[in-house]
Amino acid sequence: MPRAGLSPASVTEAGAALVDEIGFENLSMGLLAERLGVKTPSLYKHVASQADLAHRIAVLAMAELADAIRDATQGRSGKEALVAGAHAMRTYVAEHPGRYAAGNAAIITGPDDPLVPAIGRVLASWTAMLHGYRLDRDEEIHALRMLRSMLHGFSALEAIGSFQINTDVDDSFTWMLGFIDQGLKAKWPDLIPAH
Amino acid sequence: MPRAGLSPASVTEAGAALVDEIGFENLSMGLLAERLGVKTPSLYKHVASQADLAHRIAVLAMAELADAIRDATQGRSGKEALVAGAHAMRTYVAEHPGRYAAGNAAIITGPDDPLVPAIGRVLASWTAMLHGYRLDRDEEIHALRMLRSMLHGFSALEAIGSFQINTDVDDSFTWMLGFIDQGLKAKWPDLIPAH
DNA sequence: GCTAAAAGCTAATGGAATTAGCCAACCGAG
DNA sequence: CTCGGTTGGCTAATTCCATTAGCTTTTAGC
Repeated sequence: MPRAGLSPASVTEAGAALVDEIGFENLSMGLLAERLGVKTPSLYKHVASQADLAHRIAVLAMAELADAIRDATQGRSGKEALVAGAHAMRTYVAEHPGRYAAGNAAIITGPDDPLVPAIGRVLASWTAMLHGYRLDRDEEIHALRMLRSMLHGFSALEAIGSFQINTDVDDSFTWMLGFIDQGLKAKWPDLIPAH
Repeated sequence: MPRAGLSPASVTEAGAALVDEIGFENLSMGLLAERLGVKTPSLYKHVASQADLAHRIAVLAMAELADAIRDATQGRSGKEALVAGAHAMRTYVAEHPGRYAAGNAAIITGPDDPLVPAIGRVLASWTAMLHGYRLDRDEEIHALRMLRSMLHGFSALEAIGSFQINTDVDDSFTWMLGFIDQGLKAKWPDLIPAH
């Protein structure tokens, strides 16, 4: 039999595409092997285990997400950057729910886990964006955590269909970003009225 | 052999306790059976399947969470209610991560799924709390979604250990709630300056 | 062309969910 | 108090994966 031309990277990519279709929790080696036109045990020549595969998908996802956010916020600042970055993230999660789920399920295995720099790049993009609001050091950390919580939470709830009411979800997202922008602007030291 | 005195409710409760210890994704029928001093197949006399068990745990979790939030916000209003409710939720998730994960993984099976009223009670508590801010109808829905996103996201990120930096996470939580309170107050119609 | 590593395959193992079918324990009616 | 049906527990069997072992073929470099 001719070879299939697989590699750790191509298996990971196929796995990522698969989980986006069937959901991360339904990932199975058999299904992926079938997709690749290969028998299940052959996958073990490229990834160590299903857990390893899931971890590789997670790294891929975080790296892609970091790129998407960086590209979106590139050359923008203030509310424009916030909206563009947030939109990029929401779109990414909507289009790649399985990968994103893999990213969240992943556990950092050690200090040299490639997941660390990938997540670091995501955080760096948000931090750079927040710099435009000129918060002080602690507030910037709080704001970063708030932003991450909100975006992750929104995407997660949206992904599992938790927003039922008939008010448009896009409107809510836009409203939320406006709310954040206004609140952060109000913290500009220069603008705090001395009373 | 004397009987173990199990029931759907007691099996569910034991399952909930188990997932809080070992994590929802590690739930197995064998482990639960062992905990209950019974052989695996016996569990099927009380729950239909592992999926059924997970769903029951989800319902339990949402009901408990609804109670916790209701109790915390009872008799309070404004920022006090917001802080108390949010704190109750964060505490609940921290103490019962497995149950909460079950609640999020659950899928609503139909219009008479008991999960529906349970989630409804959670939302009702938040909505009641938000009424204190006197938003208009659409804004209240946006604010509700924002609040849910933020609290869910914060709890989820905290649960998987995503907040690394050495700034205190409690401080961030408190800061975030203050941020929300201030922003919502700023939307009081009475206070909007006519320009 | 020759050889060693890499990549597939088949067959076997082991664990977990689930089902079938058996038997003992409980509960209520007489 | 005992009889009979129902309930709840058990063992054994099935199935579905993930994973491993060991064999074979392709392929890259010489």
